[in-house]
Amino acid sequence: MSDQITDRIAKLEKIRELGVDPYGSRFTDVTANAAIAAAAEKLTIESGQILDAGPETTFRAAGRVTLHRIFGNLMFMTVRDRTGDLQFGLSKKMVTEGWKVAKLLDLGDIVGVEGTLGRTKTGELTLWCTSLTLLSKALRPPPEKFHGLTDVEARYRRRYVDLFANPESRDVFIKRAKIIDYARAVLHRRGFLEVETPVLQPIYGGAAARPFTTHHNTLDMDLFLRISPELYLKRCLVGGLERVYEFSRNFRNEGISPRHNPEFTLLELYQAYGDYHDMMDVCEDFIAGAARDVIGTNKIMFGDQEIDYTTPWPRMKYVDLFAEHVGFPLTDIAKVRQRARELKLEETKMDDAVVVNALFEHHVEPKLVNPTFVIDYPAPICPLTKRDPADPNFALRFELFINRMEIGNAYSELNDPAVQRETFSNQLRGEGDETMAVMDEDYVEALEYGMPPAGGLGIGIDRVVMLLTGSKSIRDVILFPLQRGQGPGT
RNA sequence: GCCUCGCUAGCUCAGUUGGCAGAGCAGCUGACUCUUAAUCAGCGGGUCCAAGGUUCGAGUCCUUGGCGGGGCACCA
Repeated sequence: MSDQITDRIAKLEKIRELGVDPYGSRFTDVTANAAIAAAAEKLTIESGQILDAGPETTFRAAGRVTLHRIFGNLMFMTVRDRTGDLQFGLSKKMVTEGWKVAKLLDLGDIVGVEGTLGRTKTGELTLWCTSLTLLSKALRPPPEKFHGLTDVEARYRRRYVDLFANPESRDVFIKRAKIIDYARAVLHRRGFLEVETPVLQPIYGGAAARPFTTHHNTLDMDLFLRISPELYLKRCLVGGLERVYEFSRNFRNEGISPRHNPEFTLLELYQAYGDYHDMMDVCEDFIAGAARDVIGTNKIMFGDQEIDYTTPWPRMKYVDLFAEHVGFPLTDIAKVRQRARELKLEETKMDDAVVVNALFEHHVEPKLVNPTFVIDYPAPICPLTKRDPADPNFALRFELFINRMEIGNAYSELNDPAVQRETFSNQLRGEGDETMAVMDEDYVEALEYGMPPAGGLGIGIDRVVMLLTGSKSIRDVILFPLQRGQGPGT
C-alpha cells in the first residue's frame, strides 16, 4: 500500500475522532457551480469584496476538490462539479468549527459547503464558506493536477478517474448524451415510436457479421446476441406501428480497431410508406442539426481535416463514383477482376458483385470526406433491399460516408416475400462463412402477411459522436470499452 | 490471428556506450489570511510489466509471456 493511501487513512481516522463522518449523506439545496457563476454575473462585486449574506448571494455547493492552496489560516480550493470549476475560500475565522476538518482535506475529497459570493483581490469569483461538510474522503490520490490522466490504458480501465480528472473527456460524454437526445427529438417530431426488440435472438440477421453465442439453461436453447435489430423492427411495420426506432446495442464478434468496438450503438428506424429518400432527409436533419445545435457549428475539425456538414449533402450514384475513381465501368468484369488481382485480393473465391464492392471500398470510400450519400448499390450485395424497378441489377440502397467512414446505411425495404425468400437462399461467395443471408422463416412469413413499403435506416451513433466531438478512437466515445484480462478466468 | 511501438515513484515523464534509480507534480514537516499549475525551506517514496538468459555487472542486450497504442486482416 502506498504512503499516500496510508496518510489518507490516518487523516480519515482523525476526522472520525473529531466526531465527523468522513462519508457524508444527503446534501440538499445545492446550486451547480455554473449556475452560481451565472448568478454572480448579475451582481456587482468589487475585487476584495465579500457580499453580505442573503438569498441572492449565499449558496450551497458541492463537488470534488481538484486544487488547493493554503496560507496558514486561509485556504483556497478549486472545486469541480458536473458543470465546471469554482473557487471556494475558507478562512479559520469564518469556519471555526470546520477548520479542523478543512486542514485534513486532500485533493480528490468531495465536499459540500455553504458560502457567500465575493471576489479576491485579484478579482477571482470566490464562494467564501461559512460551513464545510466532508461528503466523501478520497483514499487514493487523483492524477497529476496539470497533465491529468493521459495514459490511454488507464483512461479506459479507470474511466471514473478520467471523467473527473479530464474535463474534456467528461464533455465528450455529455455531448454524446445531447446528440442522442437530439436524435430522439428529430424522430418524435416526425412521429416515430421508440420500441425495444430482442437482444437475445434464436436466429441472427440484418447484417453480415459473426455473432456472439450464448445459452439459455432452462430452455436449453442456444441464442445469439443481436448483430442488428432490423428483422424485428420490420416485423413492427407488419404489425402496423408504421414509424419505429430503436437505439440498438449490437454485438459483433470481430476485430477491435479505432473504429470498431465489439458492442456498439446503432440507431435504427423504419418509416412505412416512405423510401430511402426519406431516410436521407432524416440523416441530414439529425447529423447536420446536431452539429449546429449541440456542437454549435456546421464545420467541425476531425484531426487536420475540416468537415462541412452544411446541407444538402451530395447524392452520388454508386455506378458513377465507381467509374470516376476506379477508371472503368463496374460492368467490365474482366477489368474488375484484373484490378482485384493487382490488389492481391482472392478474387477467384468471390462473386462478381463482391469483387466490385471490394474495389469500391479500396478506391472510392477513401475519397469521401465531406458527408456524401452513395446511392443505388449492386443488387446482389443487398439481400434486404427493394430492387430498382427501372434496373433490377441495382437496389434502392444508400450508404452515408463522412470522413471516409461508413456512418449510415439505408434501404427502400424489400417487402416482396418471394424475392426475400430467394435472396435468403442465395448465399454470396466471398462474404465470409456467416453472412446476413441466414434464412429466417418466421420473418418471411411476416412479410407474407404484408409489410407496407418503407424506408429503413441505420446510423452508427458511436461514429457520429466521434465525428462531432473530434474523437479519433471509438473508445473515446464509449464509457467503458472492452479491455482484455479483467475477468475471473484471466 | 499477423506486423510494429510502448510499459520506470500515486500521476506526468527523463534515464547517455551495460557501471550507485532521477525530475516535476502529488505526499510528509515547517513558514505564510487574497492564492489560482501559489511560493519558500527541509524530508520520505521504486517488484524499472513478469519470468528466464547473456554478463564481473542489466531499467538498458537476448528469449518467452502479459497488458496497451497504431497498422494489416475481419468488419459497420
